[in-house]
Amino acid sequence: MATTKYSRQREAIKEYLSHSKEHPTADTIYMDIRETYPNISLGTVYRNLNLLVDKGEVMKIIGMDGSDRYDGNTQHHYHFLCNKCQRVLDIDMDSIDRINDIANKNFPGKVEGHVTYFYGKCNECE
Amino acid sequence: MATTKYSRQREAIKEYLSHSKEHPTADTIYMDIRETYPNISLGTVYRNLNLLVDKGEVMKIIGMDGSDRYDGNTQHHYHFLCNKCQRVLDIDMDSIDRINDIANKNFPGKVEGHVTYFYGKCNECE
DNA sequence: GCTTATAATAATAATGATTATTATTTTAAC
DNA sequence: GTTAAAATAATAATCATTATTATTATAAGC
Repeated sequence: MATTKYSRQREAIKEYLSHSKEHPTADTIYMDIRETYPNISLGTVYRNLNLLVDKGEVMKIIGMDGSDRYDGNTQHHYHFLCNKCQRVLDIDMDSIDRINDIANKNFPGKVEGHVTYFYGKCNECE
Repeated sequence: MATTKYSRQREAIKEYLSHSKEHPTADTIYMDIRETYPNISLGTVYRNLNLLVDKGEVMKIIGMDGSDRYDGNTQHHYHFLCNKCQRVLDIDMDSIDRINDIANKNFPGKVEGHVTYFYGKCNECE
């Protein structure tokens, strides 16, 4: 795959993710985009999601239940996983990068970053 | 399943995990325990791992590649995921629970805890 | 120690998410 | 417009995990 050609399906996926706040799974994206493109294939959704993740235009989040979810916002931000409704929500707080330094002091290899998920109950489930 | 009966297979899994520092996958555990119990079944390994996780005797770690790994040490400690060899290693550092408070101040629901993975290159891969 | 009820097992089938294959269709350069 | 390369839809294949079921092991009561 030398050059990347335009595809309306990929555009639809980008468009969809840029407006979604739901951190959807590949299957959810597939189901929803089928409303506009009735014969888009699930394989196409997966392939384009991986492509967009590789290009850094989309972020993949692995939930604590192991499910892959996608986020159109690639700016660094924290995620909250609700133990009850299993939704993934955003937390708007400053990055705590200094914990990388703490980790580096206590580890022989090279710590380049960290991934933190918060969990608990969202306000709707409380 | 009212009461839990003894099984030598489950004991072997506990024993194995209590000595392992490798954070093995279910399949690795299966392969290794087959040396001593040649006809243990992979289903038995999975069932007992889930049982031990439910009882809190074993910890399940979901790696960034989505693979499930198991840890016999249930004391809180941080994990490091090597981007190159995909191994999961321990980092010996104090818990940074105060970030839960920071998150709680910035989130409408109830933050009960967090999971943090560090990543980068381990000293063998550097 | 023997009987009996129940849990655990081994073997295997089933499931679910993701990736690979392939013939056909789109895209975009010439 | 032609043409080569990339993307697609449909489908098959893969991989990890869970479910099913007939058989075996455990442990309690006699």
